[in-house]
Amino acid sequence: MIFQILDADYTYSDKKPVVRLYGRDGSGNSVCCMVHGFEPYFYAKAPPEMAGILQEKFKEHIKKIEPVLRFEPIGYFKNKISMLKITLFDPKGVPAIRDEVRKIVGEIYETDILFRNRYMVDNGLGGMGWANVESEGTLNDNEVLSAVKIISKNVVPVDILKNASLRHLAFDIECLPLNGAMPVPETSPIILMSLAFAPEFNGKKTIVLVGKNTTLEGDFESCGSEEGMLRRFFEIIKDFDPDILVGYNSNSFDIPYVVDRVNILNKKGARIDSIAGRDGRTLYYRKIGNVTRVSVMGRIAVDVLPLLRKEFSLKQYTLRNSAKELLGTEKLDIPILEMEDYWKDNGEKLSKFIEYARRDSELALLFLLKLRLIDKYIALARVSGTLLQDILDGGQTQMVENLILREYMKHDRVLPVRPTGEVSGERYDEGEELAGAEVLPPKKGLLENIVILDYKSLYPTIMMAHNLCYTTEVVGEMPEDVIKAPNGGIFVSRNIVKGIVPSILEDLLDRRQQTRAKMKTADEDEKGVLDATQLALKILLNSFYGYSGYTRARLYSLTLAGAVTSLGRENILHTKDLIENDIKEIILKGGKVTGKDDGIGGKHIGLSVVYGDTDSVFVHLLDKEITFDEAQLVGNSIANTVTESLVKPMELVFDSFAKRAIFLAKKRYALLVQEKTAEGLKEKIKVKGMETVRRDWCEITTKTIEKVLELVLKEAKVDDAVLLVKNTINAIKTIDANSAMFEGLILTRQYTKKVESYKNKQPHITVIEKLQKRGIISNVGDRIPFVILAGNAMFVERAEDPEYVKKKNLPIDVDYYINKQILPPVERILSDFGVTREMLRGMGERKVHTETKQKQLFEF
DNA sequence: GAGGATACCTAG
DNA sequence: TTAGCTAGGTATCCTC
Repeated sequence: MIFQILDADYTYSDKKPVVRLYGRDGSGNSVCCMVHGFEPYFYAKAPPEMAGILQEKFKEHIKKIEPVLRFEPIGYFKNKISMLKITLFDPKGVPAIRDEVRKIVGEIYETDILFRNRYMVDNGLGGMGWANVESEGTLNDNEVLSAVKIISKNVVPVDILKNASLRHLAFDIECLPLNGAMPVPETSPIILMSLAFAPEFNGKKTIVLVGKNTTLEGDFESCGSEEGMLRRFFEIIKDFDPDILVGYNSNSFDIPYVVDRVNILNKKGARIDSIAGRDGRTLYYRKIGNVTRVSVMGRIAVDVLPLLRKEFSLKQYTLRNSAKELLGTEKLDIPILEMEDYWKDNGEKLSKFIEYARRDSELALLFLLKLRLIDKYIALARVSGTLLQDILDGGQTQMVENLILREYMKHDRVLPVRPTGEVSGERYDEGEELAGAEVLPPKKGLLENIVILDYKSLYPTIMMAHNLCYTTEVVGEMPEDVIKAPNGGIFVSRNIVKGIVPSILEDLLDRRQQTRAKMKTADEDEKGVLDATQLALKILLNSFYGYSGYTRARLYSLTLAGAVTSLGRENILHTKDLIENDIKEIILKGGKVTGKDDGIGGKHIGLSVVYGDTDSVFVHLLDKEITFDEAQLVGNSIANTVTESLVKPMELVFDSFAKRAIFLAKKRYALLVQEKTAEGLKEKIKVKGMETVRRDWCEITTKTIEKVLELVLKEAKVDDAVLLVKNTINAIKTIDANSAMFEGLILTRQYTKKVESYKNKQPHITVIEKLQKRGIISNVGDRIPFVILAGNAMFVERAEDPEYVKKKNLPIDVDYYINKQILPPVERILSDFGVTREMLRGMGERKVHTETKQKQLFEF
């Protein structure tokens, strides 16, 4: 039988551990496969003669000890050293004895790799990977909810591109707020539960459960009571058997709320069997710090909200705003204060309430399916071998470590344990800091004809080119053939030994190229999977550098991370030098790049690097008339020449051509990019770092700056831009809370940490405090909208919730918007054209005429 | 009024 | 016991 692995855990049979793999097969059955015979183990740095002592001391836990030879985790070593591979009876034995073993032997390894992960890594299996099982019988375990239950000793990975069709259940709860206060499980019951299915469940796309009896008729299920509704909810989970449980903010709110309510009701004598996991366990959550973590064994709990936060840059992530921005859908709404009214009703109001609830679960499902939110994560799981839930909950660390562990094993290297809080603290305090990338100072102002070149996957290719790895880092005596990085790091060359990380990167890079090649001939279905796969490969390629400089990584190496960045800095400076002082100019003749200047004409194009950030160079072509084709020729020519001077696989490529560009500062610029499309040459504006792409400026600012940039870059109409700004300022002067333009004044900022931890007052924090007094709670991570009110108080004190301002018709500080939101950003752009603040305010004429200024700018 | 500290968000 | 990395600009408040 072949199935795709969704999740894994372990249980016991005859006191022996049994790994359970949960998944779905090609014909749509949910599968649980019990694997017997795998045993937990870890390593200890100790000579063979220690084996007897340890065996004797921990005989209840240790099954056997084998003397083995292994490499230590970090450093280039000629020889392996003596270690002990300690095999235990029970996975729980590892945490039970590891601290004491460490005290005896000094160093232990791989003691904190979860048993299910250890099993998968050792057997070449991984999250969302396909597995082939030879069934040795079926299991009669009523606890396990999977449709097919089999027993096996031998599970092998199978390479299948497509994914099994998964079953999705989206849900959302509505709680009854008491007197308009935020609902808490202690007092506020759940009154409605809405569910949406893909594929359909018994012919239904949605079901709304109502936690009371009602005379109302319609498309919903009356459950008599909250208890009855919750029972029905868990019954549906069991019957529909979803692989993916989706919600909006569900892992932080809905699921914990349901768990808490079930506990409260059961304490009062209710009998709600809240089984949700395929292992037969009840729904539960854990609180780690201020983050709740939900796991539903055998299924994937997907909270759409954090995924949207990662994927899309929005000003607000309320369900209402996300649905509007990303799906173009309106959310239905009922004012919190009227909810009780709607709920008590048995007519039209209740009916509305039900439809409002229904929409919320539908939206959660729509986000997941329409935006294909988890495709990327599924691909990441497959490529890295990590369980899908771990990737959704965690970050890059697990994926990188998973890949490294698999390769370390093959090379007889052991992995350290994850550092404790203290160790990672020490790593910070050692004084040395990781220096990052080089940013070349931009030539400020307006420029024409700029070719943008960038390095493909710079950091990974640096690691490959220079054999930078934990396993090549020189820690002892100096070998003959080494690479010295500018940060002082020394690594053995690949002639001596090829690093494990560079090998992994090469493999990822190869697979990415192959995947992209396959996309060209694939059908639409396959294309989607392949595209997600190539994206996942790119993400993983770029994760290794960050991981190496992460103080909490098992394999933290400031030397390695610093070698990467120092070589990166050296490289971009070298690239600039090469272009300006070596290549100097490109000669075009007959639509081609001419190698040598033969003295008989041709178009000589001088080159000047005007900006660069980390892995890019912006080359100003010193000629007024440049076509796109010429720019491309020049760009490719420079890229080729530079690439030839580099160690493979480092590669500089032509990225784009900007007809005009305006540079304000490092990381702040706008380009008028020319692109070739099927319909011919297209122009579009690309903005980086400026107010139009920042979420902490109001819409009036972003819109104004967008228009100013458009006028300046596309048409060089500086006077029109000035006029536009003047008009905007005049319009702002008359705005009040009831104006149509009011929405344009709303600023948002993220509430990033607990209120107490702020050393300085912040406008959005004062709003949070004001809202709290009105019974509205904000959560860390929320983006808080606010406007600035008129008055004599300090700026931060005058921030206020826009809804409240509208309701109370409070006066707006129009001067703030003119002087702080419009004038400074506009001035930064237009000052270079001789525009002053006074002119923008309407007090004075610009001295330098547009054309004159243009001429000056474009003289060489 | 300059300059530092804090906070936020973005580039890469 | 959550969490890839650094560089850099801008606004505001605080200290001198």
